[in-house]
Amino acid sequence: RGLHIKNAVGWNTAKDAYNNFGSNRGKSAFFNDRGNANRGRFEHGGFGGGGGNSRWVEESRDDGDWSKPTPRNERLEHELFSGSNTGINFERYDDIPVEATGHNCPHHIESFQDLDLGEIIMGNIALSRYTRPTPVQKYAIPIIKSKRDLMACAQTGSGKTAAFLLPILSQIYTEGPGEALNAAKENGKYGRRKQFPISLILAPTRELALQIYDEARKFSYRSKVRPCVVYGGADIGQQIRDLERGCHLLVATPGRLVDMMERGKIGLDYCNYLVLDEADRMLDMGFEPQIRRIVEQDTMPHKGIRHTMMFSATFPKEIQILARDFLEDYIFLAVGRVGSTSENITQKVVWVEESDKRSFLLDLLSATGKDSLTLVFVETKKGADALEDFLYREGYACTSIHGDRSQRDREEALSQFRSGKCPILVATAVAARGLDISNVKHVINFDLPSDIEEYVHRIGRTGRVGNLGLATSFFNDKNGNITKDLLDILGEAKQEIPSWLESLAYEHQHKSSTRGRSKRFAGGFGARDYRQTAAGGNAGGFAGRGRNQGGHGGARGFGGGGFGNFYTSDGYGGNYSHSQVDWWGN
DNA sequence: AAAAAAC
Repeated sequence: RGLHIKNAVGWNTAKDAYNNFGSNRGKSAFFNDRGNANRGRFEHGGFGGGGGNSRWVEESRDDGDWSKPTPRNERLEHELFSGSNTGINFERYDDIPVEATGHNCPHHIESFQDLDLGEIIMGNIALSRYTRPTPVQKYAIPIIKSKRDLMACAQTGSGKTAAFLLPILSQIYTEGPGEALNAAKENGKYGRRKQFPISLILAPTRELALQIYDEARKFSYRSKVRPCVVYGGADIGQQIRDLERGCHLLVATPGRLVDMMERGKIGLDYCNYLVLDEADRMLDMGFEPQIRRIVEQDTMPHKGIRHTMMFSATFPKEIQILARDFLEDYIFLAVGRVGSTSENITQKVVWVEESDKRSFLLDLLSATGKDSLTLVFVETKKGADALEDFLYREGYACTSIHGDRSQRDREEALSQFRSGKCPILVATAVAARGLDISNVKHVINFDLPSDIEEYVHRIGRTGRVGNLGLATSFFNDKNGNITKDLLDILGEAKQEIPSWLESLAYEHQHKSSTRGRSKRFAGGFGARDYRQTAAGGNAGGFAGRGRNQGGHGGARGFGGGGFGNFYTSDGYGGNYSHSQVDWWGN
């Protein structure tokens, strides 16, 4: 075996790798084959995953330059890069307005070559078939490369995962593991070692964490960086064993990460890069304590020392204020959409009484082509089960996803929906954010959500890959609280507004002191830097900063057609779901 | 009141 190890240092032959990597991750295989999925990384080919093996892996990473690519592995390369994700072709979208605000904002790039991202990253960009950076990447990459903190307001599907993974990994490759590696080595020789990831990415749902992890595997190909993912509902023993093989970049949902920290499996002492994806959700009432537990009440480097990045399609002012606790002198980035005439999501709101919803839904579904995907959102888990059951009895191939289903069932449902085997997915909020499902033609809000951010994220599941999207919402007198915000959204997106909705909004405004918004979101969810408003700036201690001190890029496209009423007194920005853009080029 | 997120 020793001989095998020595030989293996020269990396496995394609044949070895093939033999040792039997199970690809298709469908819901990930849950079952968690270990195999990671063993697929060629470093681990041929090893069962005991402590001794992971020592070998660790030591092999130890020496040498982290900036130099490790040898190719064709089997793995094929697995990582041949997927349906065909890269981003952005050539038609130079006119998307982006605004960067904050002190001394680094200049944006126009091409991946404009910055020294290093050999490994450039290779993986090529393998991913990315030709040019998307707008959020043009701005975020140099900001992150120059170690500035960042709050970025950009639609999912705009290439934001790569916008943080590329520069973070690039820097890890350039700078090497530093102290993190020594800490891991001192920790004990016989397995069960605490891992000290250099970068941590937190996401609000398990499926989203998985999706980010998949991207991380691509961009860490041929490097010494080993990405891992941990989330609830799956076997913790397998996740621990996977961590013990080495973990330099960790993607996690908060609860399972806290568990791992308390079990002594993860130490954040050397975690220099922190990303909160869907940051406004991560900082809302349900998640905030766990985020503070992870970021503030443990061993993570303080803000200003570590580097913190937040991404979301919505950023309510209240959340921006809260976010200051984690950020140091950050840049705020607002990424807009192509000119106001090219909305590719048609938003419809129809009045449907509760008792008529099912038959109305059947009408909609019968008018839908068989090969297009329809995502039906409901408010409750019970409602999701009941509706799935109903549709099933009506003869529709449908499935459902919600938090009371087993993790295995959740991943299976998502996979059947993605593949078109079940072209109708009934879902709760768990599927509203971040999931990249191509070819969703129709989003139906069977039940409207109670806050507008949720609405924005939900309808953003359609209109991707240049397809036209349709979003239909059932509205009745239970939805009074969202009336005003919905009206604003429809207006900004130049959508048809039913006259009854308009008069309802007017009535509601005079009935309700908070205009239907919860206190927490009283400031608007806007796509703008709250520091730029007089009130926000003063309240937040950022008084006296002029607008757009970053100095560049800001004025471009703003106040013009591109952002519509981006700077209305409400602070509602041009970054709603209709800002969903044909990022792929046709 | 309900969703999500650890066991």
